[in-house]
Amino acid sequence: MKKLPLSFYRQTNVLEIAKMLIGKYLFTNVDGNLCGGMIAETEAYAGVTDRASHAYNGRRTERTKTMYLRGGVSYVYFTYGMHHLFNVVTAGKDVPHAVLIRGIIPTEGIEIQKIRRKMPSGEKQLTNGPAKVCQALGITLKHNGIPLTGNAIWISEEEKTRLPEDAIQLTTRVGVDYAGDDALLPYRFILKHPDYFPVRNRNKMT
DNA sequence: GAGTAGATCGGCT
DNA sequence: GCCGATCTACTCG
Repeated sequence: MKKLPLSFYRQTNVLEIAKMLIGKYLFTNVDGNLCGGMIAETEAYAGVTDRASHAYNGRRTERTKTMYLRGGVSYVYFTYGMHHLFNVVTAGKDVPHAVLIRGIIPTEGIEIQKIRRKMPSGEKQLTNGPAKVCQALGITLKHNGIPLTGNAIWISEEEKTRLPEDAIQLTTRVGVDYAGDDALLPYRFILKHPDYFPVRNRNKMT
């Protein structure tokens, strides 16, 4: 396993990065507990022109300023009064592209993840959603804006592994109905794997 | 299996 | 004052 370098995150095509992140391994070391898993689902958020993005139309607030940092840091935000969501910031400074990590297949620290999720035996439901991933891995606002090359959150890859093109399903993003036509963009990447169970897209657009 | 209400609060208009 | 890049539990069938 080899930690991804900053150059990986600083590429300019956020869709390519979202696709390449599938099959890589996300790890956290929180409270001395090493946890992680294979990334199985991502969504790309393409900056100021993407109506689904928090940074649409150049919106820059206390919350979204993290997205404008140089690629290679985390963007964690709090929503629905109870959930955290974790994103990978990509591209260069002042280019607010990001990839939402929507799901993983746990491989490390599984017992800790079950305890954090209060799910002693819920294999299929443990980390198949962005808020579930954060809860299982212990990711909170304390991790907002920190480098992904450090020792709290990082992403690694196995050397000499490349997924075949047909191992990834491409579809529309979840929960972005407010984005108009941009809700129809195929920016969601899902690993086809017997141990991963993506949630249904509740997109209400006709 | 499908559909929906309720939780709960920070960010934004 | 409204609502969200969500999740769970509960209903109905």
